[in-house]
Amino acid sequence: MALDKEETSEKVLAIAETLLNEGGAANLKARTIAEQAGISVGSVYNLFADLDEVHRAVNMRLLDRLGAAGIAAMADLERQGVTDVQHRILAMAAAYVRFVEAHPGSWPAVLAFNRRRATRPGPDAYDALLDELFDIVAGVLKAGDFGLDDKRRALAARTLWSSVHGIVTSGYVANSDSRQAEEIWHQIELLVGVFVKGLEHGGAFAHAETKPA
Amino acid sequence: MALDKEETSEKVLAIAETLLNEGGAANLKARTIAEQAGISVGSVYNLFADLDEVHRAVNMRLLDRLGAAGIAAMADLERQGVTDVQHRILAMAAAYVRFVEAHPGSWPAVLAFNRRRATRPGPDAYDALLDELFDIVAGVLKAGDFGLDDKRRALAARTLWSSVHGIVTSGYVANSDSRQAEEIWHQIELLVGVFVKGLEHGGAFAHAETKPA
DNA sequence: ATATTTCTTGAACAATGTTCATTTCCTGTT
DNA sequence: AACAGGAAATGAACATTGTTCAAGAAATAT
Repeated sequence: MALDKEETSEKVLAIAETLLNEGGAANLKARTIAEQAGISVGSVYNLFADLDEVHRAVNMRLLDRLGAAGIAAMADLERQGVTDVQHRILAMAAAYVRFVEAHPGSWPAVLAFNRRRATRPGPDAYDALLDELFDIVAGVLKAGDFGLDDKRRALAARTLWSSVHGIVTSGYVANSDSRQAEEIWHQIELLVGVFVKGLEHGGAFAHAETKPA
Repeated sequence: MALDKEETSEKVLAIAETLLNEGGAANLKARTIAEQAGISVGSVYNLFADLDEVHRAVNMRLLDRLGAAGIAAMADLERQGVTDVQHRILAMAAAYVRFVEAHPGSWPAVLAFNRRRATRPGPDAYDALLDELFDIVAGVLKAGDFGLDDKRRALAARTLWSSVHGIVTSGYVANSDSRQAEEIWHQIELLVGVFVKGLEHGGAFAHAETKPA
């Protein structure tokens, strides 16, 4: 006999990831997976309930790797004795950007897929990973000596990282590769620089009383 | 007879928008449209090349309305004599948030669809609208007296608005409605406050490479 | 009134997700 | 070694979709 159930699943996921990376969600077809994995269509459905579950599993692998990359980047800085807040945030953002660039096809699919999930109940592994990233950012912010209590620091971390996320994903709707990469990085540098300076000067407390209806 | 070609197209788009809003891209089916519009399947393909074009047209309508809402919000402030930069940016963000909340199903579809388009060449109407929004933000920033040249001000506008976008879209992957809306708004207030304070104190020029104090 | 052009139709085709009765394969028992 | 029972794999079959196109209907021009 050849492969374990576990090994076959891994093979299927690797193939699925390639397919997603090459052509997005529309390129993930049961028959293509079966053919490339050397199994039958039915066997795919033996391993996974449906294609959605395959997609979900691929996304989780990607997200895990992203989390690992973020943590590794932090560990590197730790080892080098870098404590500057701006440097550390920028390093995390750089890790994020590198990761997205390394998965040009599947990253959009991750985002698109995760939006579909919005109807479902309760937090899941995706939220858990996001919280993990937020916690890392919050930890970095704690090192900088802004006058923030825990709650406000957590809010600042979520705000900052969601902003980075927005810059990266907005940037990637356009096409020209290297010029776009530069633009994204300029925006991130500007954001982080302004954000840190703003926190230093108490901008987090400056409210204008305008709320939406 | 009854309806003009133009009118029928409008009817189809209205139906398509409802379908997208209710069930996302997967809910946009040729036969459903045909049935609800009282025409045949083939006639849909007479009016539009394929379903992608229908989706694109719906998105354009939405984006146009979003642009109009943004401009209207600005005009309101103008009429009220509000010139404060923070107030004005927050008002634009509020208009954006309101718009997204009003289209819970189709807004994700707009974003997802626009990502698929990434392979295509050259800028299109979507980029044009985005530039329009960026220009409005840049205009608001010009009123504030930060020491920014045109180029850097444009960069700041893109950065700020992409960040708002990121906060809004990140916020909407989670589920609890009213608490989530509050969280989004807190993040936006924090971002805008910090951003403005940061610009006032020259944070736009503080680079990590040039080692701050 | 007739001819020509234009539009509309819905049946037909191809591609796809998914199911399930059948077959094949493995494992433990005699 | 032979066999029984269950687990896994199979791929044909079904349902649903996007898309096309030959035939007919309607409108328009001559």
